[in-house]
Amino acid sequence: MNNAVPSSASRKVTLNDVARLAGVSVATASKALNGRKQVRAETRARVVEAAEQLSFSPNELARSLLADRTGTVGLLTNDLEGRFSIPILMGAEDAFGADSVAVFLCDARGDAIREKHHVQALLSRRVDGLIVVGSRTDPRPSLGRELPVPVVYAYAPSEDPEDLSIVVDNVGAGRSAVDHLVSTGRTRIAHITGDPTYGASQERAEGALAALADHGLELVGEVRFGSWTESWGRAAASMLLGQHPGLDAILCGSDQVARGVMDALREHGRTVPDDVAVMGFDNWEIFTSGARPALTSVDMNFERLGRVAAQRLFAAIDGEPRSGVEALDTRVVIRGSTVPG
Amino acid sequence: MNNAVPSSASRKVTLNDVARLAGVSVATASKALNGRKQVRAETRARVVEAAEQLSFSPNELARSLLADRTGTVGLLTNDLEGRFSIPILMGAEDAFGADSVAVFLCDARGDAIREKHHVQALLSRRVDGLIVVGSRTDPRPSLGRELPVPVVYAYAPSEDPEDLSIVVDNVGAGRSAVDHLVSTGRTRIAHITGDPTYGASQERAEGALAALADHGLELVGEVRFGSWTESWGRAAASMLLGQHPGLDAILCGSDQVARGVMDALREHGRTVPDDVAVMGFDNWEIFTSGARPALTSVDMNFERLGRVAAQRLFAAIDGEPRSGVEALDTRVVIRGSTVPG
DNA sequence: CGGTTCGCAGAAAGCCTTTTCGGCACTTTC
DNA sequence: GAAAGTGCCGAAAAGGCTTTCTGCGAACCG
Repeated sequence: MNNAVPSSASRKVTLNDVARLAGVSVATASKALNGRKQVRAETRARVVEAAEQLSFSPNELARSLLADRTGTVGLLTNDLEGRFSIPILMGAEDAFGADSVAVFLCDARGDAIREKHHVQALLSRRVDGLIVVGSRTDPRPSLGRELPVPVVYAYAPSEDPEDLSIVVDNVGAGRSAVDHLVSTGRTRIAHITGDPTYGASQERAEGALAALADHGLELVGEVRFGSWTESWGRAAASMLLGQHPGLDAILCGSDQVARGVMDALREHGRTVPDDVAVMGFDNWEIFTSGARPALTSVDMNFERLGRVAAQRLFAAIDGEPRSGVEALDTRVVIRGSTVPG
Repeated sequence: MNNAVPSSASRKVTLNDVARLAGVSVATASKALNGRKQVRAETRARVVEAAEQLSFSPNELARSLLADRTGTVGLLTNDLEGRFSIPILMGAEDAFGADSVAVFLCDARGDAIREKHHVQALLSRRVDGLIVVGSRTDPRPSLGRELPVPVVYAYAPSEDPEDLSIVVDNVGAGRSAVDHLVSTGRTRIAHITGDPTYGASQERAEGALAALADHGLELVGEVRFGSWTESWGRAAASMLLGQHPGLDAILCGSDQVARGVMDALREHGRTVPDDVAVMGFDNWEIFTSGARPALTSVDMNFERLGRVAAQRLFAAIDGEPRSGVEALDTRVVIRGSTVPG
């Protein structure tokens, strides 16, 4: 039913064909093409030429079967549409270098059953390792210690400290945000953030409060939790301005919230940044660049997170496993919403 | 260097192990597990039990080697960070159903060399087919007719009409946008869109103009091309309001542009939608829902596009190839920016 | 010049699974 | 009771590649 249409071209040229054309055995052909040492230069040249002529490309399946290494890894995500998976995935793809490693992508959509299923499927395809990307920073259940391949958790750490997890340092992010605001002369800082059930909002707030304390300052009002939306930003900012008209900076839990906050400020006749400085988290370019003025934000370095995860996975595959949680630092990207000009 | 650390568990249990435990030959074990007909029920049960006990999972590599079908496809994208690839990818993942098919993801980043490279790598891993996702709607070079597996182009069509391409009907999208505006009573409609070098902006404008003509209307002013940014939307809208204060609707080339337009309208004291209706294209939720009021937009149905591409690829793999360009229709998602309430 | 080493090529085994085919022990049929 | 048919199981080949091991001629040594 399948071979009805032989697609088009040269269906499968094998090492056998190459060997025959070069007038050697498959063993010799294999050695020649793989740079093994026991082949005369002249013979090797003949084989290489034959291979090129037939545009031979070795069957990785057969090779993997033998080598017990497939050069594939599984990338298991839970939020394909999200802000996090994609840059992480790019970083990972980048680090793997495409030459040697191919990436299986699976989206479990937050469903544990589906996740198990995918893991099974990946294992039966004999991936060399797994990267698991969560959709929230909160710890997630481990895939277990009994897996036959190494696993690295990215963004969302595993609950099992024996696993290796690479995460963003959200506390540090909160600190550095406040440090930046203080360094630009702000002293009456408020904090409007998102969904309180997210670890990210709690940790960022925690870091912000700690940094304020270090500077001998206090937060203006309480931390305002809500949702990760512009409309929450607008609403919260309006309330805040009513209660604390003297504030000179609003730190926002995300760029979206910050956009809403800036809208509200404008409507209240406050100017940014002269009157009130605003900054966000995530450095999501489509939000930061569209803002007026452009929005200062803390970049979470997701691509680097992906790259590091990939590197750690490589290391583990090569027999250098680690465990524990590795937190990557963030960086403040300064734009017009906190410094004039 | 590798087996230094045997990771953790039961490295590789093969069919042989199962057969031995069940006291049968591998041939029988295979038949038993695959539901082949020539096995006594009692024997089959014994094998199944043995397999479970060892938590055996067949080596897909070996299986593929034999079957000449791997159950894998390559997804070659050129804009991983973008708005298009991800939903398409989700749709494809969805259609493939995860049970039977695994997806190799590659990002060529717009580089033809890298793309060739990835194709080679995928072919050597013996994928059953390829989906190529472009980053713009403009036609792109074909991968060629000589590939040993079927290829489906998604979003960006192939230049070769013999290839099969699945694209969005941007002309139709433009038409249906105008139809919607007219149906809500608008007659003085302007159009602010993005980068003129994009096929998408040209086609949407073309469709909009055609629909206006059908309704016996004319565009207010010229089509305003610019960039796909909020700031362009703001700037263009300000100019437009100065020149044509009587307009009652602005069709925007993207949701981002629409956001800028709405900002400008507010600053000019115009209300949306009572005074001026605004709508965008793409239905990018983070923009449409944050707008005040929520933004009416034309949804490009990217997920469906991905699903259809996957289905067509399946069909082609099963020997039912098609060719030509298949344009999928779009749908208007109505929100507060065009209808009050 | 006999014996040892060395360089290079090929035969064959192995990786894991599926499938074809032969064979064995029965049961059925006249 | 012999011939034909049935039901189940296993041996073996196949799929494409790598690797080990054997073998053979040439070069080297004394």
